[in-house]
Amino acid sequence: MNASKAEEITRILRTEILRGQYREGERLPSERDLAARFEANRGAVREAIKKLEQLGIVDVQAGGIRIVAVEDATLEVLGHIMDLEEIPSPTLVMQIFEVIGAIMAQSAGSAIRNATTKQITGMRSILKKLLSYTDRHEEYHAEWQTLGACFSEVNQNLVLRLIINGLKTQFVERLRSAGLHPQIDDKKDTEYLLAIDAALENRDLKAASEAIIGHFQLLNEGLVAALEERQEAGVRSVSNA
Amino acid sequence: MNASKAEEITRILRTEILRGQYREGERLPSERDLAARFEANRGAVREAIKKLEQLGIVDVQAGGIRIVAVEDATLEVLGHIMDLEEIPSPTLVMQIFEVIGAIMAQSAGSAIRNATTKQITGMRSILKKLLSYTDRHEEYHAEWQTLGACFSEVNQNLVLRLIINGLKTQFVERLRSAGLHPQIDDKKDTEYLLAIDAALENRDLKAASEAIIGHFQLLNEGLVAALEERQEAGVRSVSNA
DNA sequence: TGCCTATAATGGTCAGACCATATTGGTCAG
DNA sequence: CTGACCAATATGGTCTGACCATTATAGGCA
Repeated sequence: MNASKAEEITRILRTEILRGQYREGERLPSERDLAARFEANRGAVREAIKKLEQLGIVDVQAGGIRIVAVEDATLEVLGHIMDLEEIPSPTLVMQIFEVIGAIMAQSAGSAIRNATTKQITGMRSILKKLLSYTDRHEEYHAEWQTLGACFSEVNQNLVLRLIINGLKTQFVERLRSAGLHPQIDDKKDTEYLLAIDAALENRDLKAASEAIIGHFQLLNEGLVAALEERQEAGVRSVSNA
Repeated sequence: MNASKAEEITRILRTEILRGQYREGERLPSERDLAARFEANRGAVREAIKKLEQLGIVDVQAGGIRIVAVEDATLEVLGHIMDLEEIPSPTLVMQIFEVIGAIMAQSAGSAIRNATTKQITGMRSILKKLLSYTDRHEEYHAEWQTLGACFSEVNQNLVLRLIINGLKTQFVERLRSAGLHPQIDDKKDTEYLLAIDAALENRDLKAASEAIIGHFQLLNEGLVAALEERQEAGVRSVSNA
């Protein structure tokens, strides 16, 4: 057993809830019943439920634990939703990258507004690296992370940074650990990178935003394509069995 | 005692941590010590710490509980940071509204792309109400909430919706419950509202985004002005004492 | 039929204990 | 004197069993 008992219980319950095994507003079995079911102590069950409550998918009050609608949950549930399926749903991935693009664009714009000349130079040197990495995924990805961190550091916007953190840990890491690498059109992407570089040079907020959104759209398309390819492969292997 | 003991402990510890009473990486007192200090049971302390862990401000492992840098925390800490001071920091408010504007713009754009003609009509009727409410803050605010919910419903982007939820519960509610109402330039805002309406009619994503960002910038400025005014009032009352 | 009270059920807290692991301080070899 | 190694200690994770305050609910009363 690698995980603690409470984590195990959390995992099972969240899966059941997110799969829709309970209806919204319905009551979960009592802590004592759950303890009996999982052959665990009530304390462990309480910890597990505490986690679910913090995820925003249950509402615990004296008298019973009730299921909450997913739309009223926390950003953190998304990671758990992704864990439900081996392959993330393309729809979800699209939604995620739409948001990441918008947030990064905002982050970049805000950074450009506040950056010193030196900082601009620093960002542009990262872009230079990115332009030379287009065929090496690992380095390319790592350098984008650096660029994002650079934006956050310059714009000093804690809110943006926290949202990006959340999205990163919830999705980006998961997608990569699932071995999903987008196939992107290097030529088009190079254009976007050059546009970002030029926007940085001219401190053109709007142009930077647009180019970044473009880049992430490209990434999005590449990722969804990779996903669908894998889905088909999965279906094929199933029908062969 | 209105809150549970665990919540009380959470409140105290998070205040201490967020105020920087412990250094990053430093160890928190052990669960047993904390239980002794708060005259509570270790179980209650554990629940409190569980919450802090979920907030992302501590990292609990066998051997000790360590403090984590704020920048690596969750979006949820922001609400707690706001609770630290009676009056939210203008800087933070500015950052928040920058993000809210960007997210809402994205949400609107995504909604416009997917909306049926009927849904567009629905949104425009909300805008019509907004235009007639410019002098009644409560209704105006409520109607904006409706519009936001409408966007979320149409674009079906769960990620966007969850982020908006988070921002709303973390800030918007707090600002309102603190009695902070922005003084906005009705004339300028009317222009933005009309622009949004026109953008909806023509399904012009870019125009809609820009107008929404404009509206929230206006809101932002008005709110910051109200904040600074209150800050000065606070200083005055202190110096009078 | 509808309200209201008494009972049962549930979450919140508590005390004390054991286990596996991380930390820590001391010891010993180099 | 330094560094590696090892044992004692501290810490988090879990468990048992209990009591309290609040909520749900069923049964009785008007």
